Amino acid sequence: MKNQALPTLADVAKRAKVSTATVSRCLNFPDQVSASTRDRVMSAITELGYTPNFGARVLAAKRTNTIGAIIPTMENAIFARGLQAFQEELKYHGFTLLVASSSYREEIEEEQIHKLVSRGADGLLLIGAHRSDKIYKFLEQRNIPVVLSWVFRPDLNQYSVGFDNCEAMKELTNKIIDLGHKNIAVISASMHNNDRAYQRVLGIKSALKDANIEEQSLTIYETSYGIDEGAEAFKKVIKTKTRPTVILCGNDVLAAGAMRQAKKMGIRIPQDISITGFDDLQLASIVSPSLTTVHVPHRKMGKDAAQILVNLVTGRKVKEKSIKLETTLCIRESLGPVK
Amino acid sequence: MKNQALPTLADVAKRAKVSTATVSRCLNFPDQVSASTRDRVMSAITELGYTPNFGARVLAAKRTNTIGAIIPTMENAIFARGLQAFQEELKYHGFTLLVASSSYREEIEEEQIHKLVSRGADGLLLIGAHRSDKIYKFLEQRNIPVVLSWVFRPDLNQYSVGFDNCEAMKELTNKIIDLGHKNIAVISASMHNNDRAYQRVLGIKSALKDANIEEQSLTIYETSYGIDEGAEAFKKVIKTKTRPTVILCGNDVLAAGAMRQAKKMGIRIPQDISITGFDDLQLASIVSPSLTTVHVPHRKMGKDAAQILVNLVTGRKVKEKSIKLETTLCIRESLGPVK
DNA sequence: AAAAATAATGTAAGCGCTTACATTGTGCTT
DNA sequence: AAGCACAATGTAAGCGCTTACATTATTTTT
Repeated sequence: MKNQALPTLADVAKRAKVSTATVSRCLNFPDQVSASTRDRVMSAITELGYTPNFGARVLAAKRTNTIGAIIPTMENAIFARGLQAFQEELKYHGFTLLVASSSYREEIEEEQIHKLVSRGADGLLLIGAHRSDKIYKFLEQRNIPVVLSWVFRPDLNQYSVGFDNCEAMKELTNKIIDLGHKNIAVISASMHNNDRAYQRVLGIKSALKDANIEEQSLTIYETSYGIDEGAEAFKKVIKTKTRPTVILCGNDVLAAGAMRQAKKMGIRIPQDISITGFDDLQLASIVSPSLTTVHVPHRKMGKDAAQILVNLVTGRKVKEKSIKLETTLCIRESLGPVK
Repeated sequence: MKNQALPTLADVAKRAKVSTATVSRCLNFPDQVSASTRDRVMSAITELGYTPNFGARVLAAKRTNTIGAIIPTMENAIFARGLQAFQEELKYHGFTLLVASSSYREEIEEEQIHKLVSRGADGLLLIGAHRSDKIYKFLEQRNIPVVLSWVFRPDLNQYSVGFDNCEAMKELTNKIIDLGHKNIAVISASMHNNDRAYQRVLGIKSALKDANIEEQSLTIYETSYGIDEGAEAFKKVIKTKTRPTVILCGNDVLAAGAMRQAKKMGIRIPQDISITGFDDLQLASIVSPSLTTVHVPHRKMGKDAAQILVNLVTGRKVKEKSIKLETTLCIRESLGPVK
């Protein structure tokens, strides 16, 4: 029903008795206009309730000052904190953020990339590195800068700011091995098109190898993301013939689900079984026992990514292609020594 | 640096040896074009890596099929689930969602409203009812349908889908009074420009009044949103001369913070003090003791809001201006009888 | 087989804005 | 007071698309 004629630049111009060019300048370069006309134009704008038509502006000026971000999910807090920091930094530089989510689905992500590009995003923030060559080529052809986050991948020809998922998980696993655990289970997000999940599991395997623990003592259960999925996975994993003494979860949400299920089944943490997470979401310190996990520098990652992106889209040069951030182990109550 | 000439409709047309109109029709009304030309056009599109320029399209066609939503925060899960359902329903009807966040700040919300409108949002989803007349007038003048959610306000001349915050909290408070509590404290989000928080506190007061409990036995502590803020508030509230036997928190996040702090101080829940929340986020059933709270029908609210909005922007009529959803009490471990 | 109806395509105007360039106005200098 | 520099404003083209209308090709009807 939006068929009522909205005020346009021309309406404002007529009302203020100036040309459209002057109105446009008032909006974009106020100091090129004399104070008196500026006042006149400004009041015409408020009287008419005028808002510039973004589409028209982009079409004419060919710059949007918009950055797009596509995150796998908005359903939980994982990406929220980083995104918030990202947004704040963008805003500081005069950019607007457009957010979309992919539901962890590659084809939806591609669709969203196209959508954001067609909406004029000057640059894009993406999570992880796993995606088709086709889409990377598309973005390159369009000359749209991309920054990957949540991964540190100097091996790729892409800008990235993140941490080494493999190394981080390896560090945690080492700690676990130190505590005497040999019988280890993993609840991971689907690794198929999720390089972060894949790298994390890789880290576990690598630690086991270094400690000369056979891989067959490692049960891996893949599931999709969510509390309930974590709980469900726990049920399955706990039933394996040699019950694990520790369950490494690919992230805190899965861990929280596993913990809930353990409680429900009367299995004590960490006395009967240890559980660990990854990400250090707020919930990790709220659940009880508090969750041992890997702390990820969410805010720093978001902020750094924003800065790189701003530099890229404004044509400034960026020193490093890949920035590596450090993760830290958060040893809390949910992890204990093996009995 | 986005200065490379991108392929346009005209380029595609030339390559496929048809007119621009035909290309446009291929994209928008494929069945008006013969199969052979359609194939030719489509391959030209892929070869060129063409993506339509959204701005130009909007400018020419005057419809965006885009709905905007402004939520107070993305930092935690409160609005996430509802938003997800909202988005799914919109997508089903062929609409795209644009999300922005206001950080619970009225002036930022206004800014975001303007931004979304100028970007061509056909309709808007807003949270709560509290905002200036000016902005409501602006939207009305622009003929942009608005749906409010998280509130049920048949008293306003706005579409809304939500629940009665006052009533819901009153119900919970009644339950608490039944359990013998008289000494009640409240940790609420700032009520200043948050009608939901305000209504919830109102519900508490109303229940107390009905039970003939004097209002001065009610300590209210206002704080901003967050786990840490909840914890901090707990410290303060616990120190009042007559220690409350129950703390009603305005939402689950504040409650989670309060619980964390209680544990830290060795105060047992619910033996020493009861704590309740509101919203029934996932964390409510994960913390231990599990949190007594008010369940909010997040997904239904999101879906209903989307349907109304789609009807409104497509000019169909909508039966009811306000839809009232029911909340339910979730009595869990964190609430016990007064000793 | 010609006429009529219909399908497929083309032509060109115009959406609301920015901006290069042209014009006019103002205050200095001499 | 004429001449000049510079500030303020205006003129008009064009950004990439959609769509009303015009034209041409194809099918159906008689």
